[in-house]
Amino acid sequence: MAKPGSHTIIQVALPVPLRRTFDYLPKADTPVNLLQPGTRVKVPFGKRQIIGIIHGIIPHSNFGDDNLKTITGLLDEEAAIGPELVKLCQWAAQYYHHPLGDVYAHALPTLLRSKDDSWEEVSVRWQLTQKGRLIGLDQLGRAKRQIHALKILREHPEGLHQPMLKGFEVEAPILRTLLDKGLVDQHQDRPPRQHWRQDRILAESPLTLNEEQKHALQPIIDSTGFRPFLLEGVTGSGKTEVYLQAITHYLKQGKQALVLVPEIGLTPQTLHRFEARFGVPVVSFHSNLTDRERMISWRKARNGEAAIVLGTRSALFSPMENLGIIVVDEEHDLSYKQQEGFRYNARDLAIIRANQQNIPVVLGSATPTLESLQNARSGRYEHLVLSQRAGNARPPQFRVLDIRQKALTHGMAPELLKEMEERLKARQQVLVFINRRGYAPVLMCHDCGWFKECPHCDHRMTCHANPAHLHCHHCNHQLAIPRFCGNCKSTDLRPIGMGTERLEDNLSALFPKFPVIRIDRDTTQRKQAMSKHLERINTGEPCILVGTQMLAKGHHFPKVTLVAVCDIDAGLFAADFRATEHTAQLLMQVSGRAGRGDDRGLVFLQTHQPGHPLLQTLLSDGYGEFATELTNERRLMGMPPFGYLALLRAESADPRQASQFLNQIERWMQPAAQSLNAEVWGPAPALMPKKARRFRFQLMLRSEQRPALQQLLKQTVKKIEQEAGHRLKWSVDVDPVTLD
DNA sequence: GACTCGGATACA
DNA sequence: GTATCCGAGTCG
Repeated sequence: MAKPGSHTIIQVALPVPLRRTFDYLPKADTPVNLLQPGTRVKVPFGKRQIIGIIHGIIPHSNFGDDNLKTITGLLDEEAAIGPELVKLCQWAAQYYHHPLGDVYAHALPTLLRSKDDSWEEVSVRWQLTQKGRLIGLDQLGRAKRQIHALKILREHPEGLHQPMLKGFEVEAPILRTLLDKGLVDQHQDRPPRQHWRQDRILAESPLTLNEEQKHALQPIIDSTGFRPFLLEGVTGSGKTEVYLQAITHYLKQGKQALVLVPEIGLTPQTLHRFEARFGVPVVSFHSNLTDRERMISWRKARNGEAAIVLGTRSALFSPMENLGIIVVDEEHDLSYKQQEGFRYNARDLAIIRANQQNIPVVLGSATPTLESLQNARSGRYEHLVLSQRAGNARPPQFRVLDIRQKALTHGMAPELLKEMEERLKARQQVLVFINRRGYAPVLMCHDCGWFKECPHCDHRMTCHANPAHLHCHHCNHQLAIPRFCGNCKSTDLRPIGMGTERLEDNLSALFPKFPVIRIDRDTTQRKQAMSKHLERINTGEPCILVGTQMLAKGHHFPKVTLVAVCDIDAGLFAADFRATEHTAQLLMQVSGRAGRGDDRGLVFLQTHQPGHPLLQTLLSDGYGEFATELTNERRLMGMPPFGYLALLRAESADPRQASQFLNQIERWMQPAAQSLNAEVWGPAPALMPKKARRFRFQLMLRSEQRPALQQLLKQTVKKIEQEAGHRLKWSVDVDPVTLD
């Protein structure tokens, strides 16, 4: 084996918030061929020992070869992060201006980040030593079990694995004893990698595709090499069936598939649908897995035991031995963007990964983002459209309810209540959507207008009834319900406005004969709670579903024929420039819950803005036309997809610190920004200026050219790291999806 | 991010 | 004189 020469220096990326690598010397006995990028190493770092990733091998260190420490040890025989993922991580670290070591950490299951264990499966094989082969059995005296073990092993000169030995009733402690006596020794074997079997890919027959679906499928399975697709299909048009058949095609070539779904989209039903269709192993990454289970799934993906990996955002970093296709379902979903730390967008990185690995990638949605639509329009993505609902389902009918000056009962117009009653009596189900958890958004003093604000955030406390308390939805701070007004000491405190809890109560009172099922974060926290609710709903009994956007995503309620959206107005006027887009997407999704069965669905929208032009367009001409109009607005504003954004955020306990810091950065950036044809706006307080006791400010960077923005960010981040570094908490958000 | 170091302050 | 808190700097 080759020995490292004196010119071998290892660059190591460490999981610390520092955008640079650290140089180390290899141990003298380390075979050079094991020093591959992506390999885990344990290194001394200050007084600690931490696990890092080999970034590269160089002949000399700028730090001075004599100043280097020696690594403590190599942890992998084969790089834990393979070459494809190394490349992807490097790209992502650069693009998102995030420390490489931390990016690598996202590509590893927790166990491999913190433990020295090998990621490879090892099974221990016990074999007789020379001494064990020659020793007379009588020399073991009365140790019957040891004699037994020795006899067994003599019948198997090539050794036996631990589970086999157990079958022969040789237990681990006996082997230990024999080991201590030097009669046996153990070998670490790597079980042969079991690639999934190609002879039984399908466990059930595929559905018959309609013409549109066939047209969508064909280019996906015809593609050789990198090709991005936008599959735009209205709710119920059978996108999933297209994914399934496209995946089947690549599985038949012996390749694997990676499927990303939104956070709440990874329900047991989704997984079951895949498992029911395919006879080959599907592994999934969801939040309920233990570290050990995660590690096992990761390994199966990595060595090709799994044919399909199904998971949320972080599954994008799954190692796949032979990846053939990536699918990103509901590509518009915000959960693909990580909102703290390493702020990557898994949908965008899916495109990058597909490009690097030269494979097709399918982004699917009923309501694609303006970015993806623009990419489709410009020809960067191939646009595939499914415009018809499969089967005989018809699109829902919309009815805008002008609630200006109208007497409402519990926030609902009489027409709506009447319609609800009729549907329930006809043994149908009704879904009421309200995007506010809790009992009421505010508890207000009727005498003076006072209400309790969160002591840590710039936000009112939400009133909850069961259990009764005030709750800050931004920092999770909780307080008892106050008995008096904090201002005038009046005891007349009243809940104002409507939340899911209150609506549940009110509807139960109005429709005592029908059960009301509330679905929000508070009622689904406990494990299995969601599936219990779903089971109940799927019995088909007439009932009222009340819930937040959790209800809107992914679930199929065949008996729901009426959807009511209590208040769409808030979403039309939010400060975030993407709010209208998100509201429309949500609205389309909620309405998609109506009438997926045989009965045509009806969607009621209550609003004070019946004439809102975008709402009009959305309802009369559909999402596509709506998106076109919104895109034109964005073009005029130079906002995405026509301009590129980045946010530089800073927060501190002392409000001056963060704003001064950003002020300084802004002054420093201005000249560079001008020469790069980029703009810097701010600093301005964040949309929520105080959150969890910290004051938050942000700078917005904009440019019409991505490279200019990247260049500016690169210089800025370098400058900050050199000078202002750790005085406060700051972060870069490239392509932010929300401005808060 | 985890840790140490050094200076400033608090305390008996 | 010693304990302790905080900000700054370092990590190869």
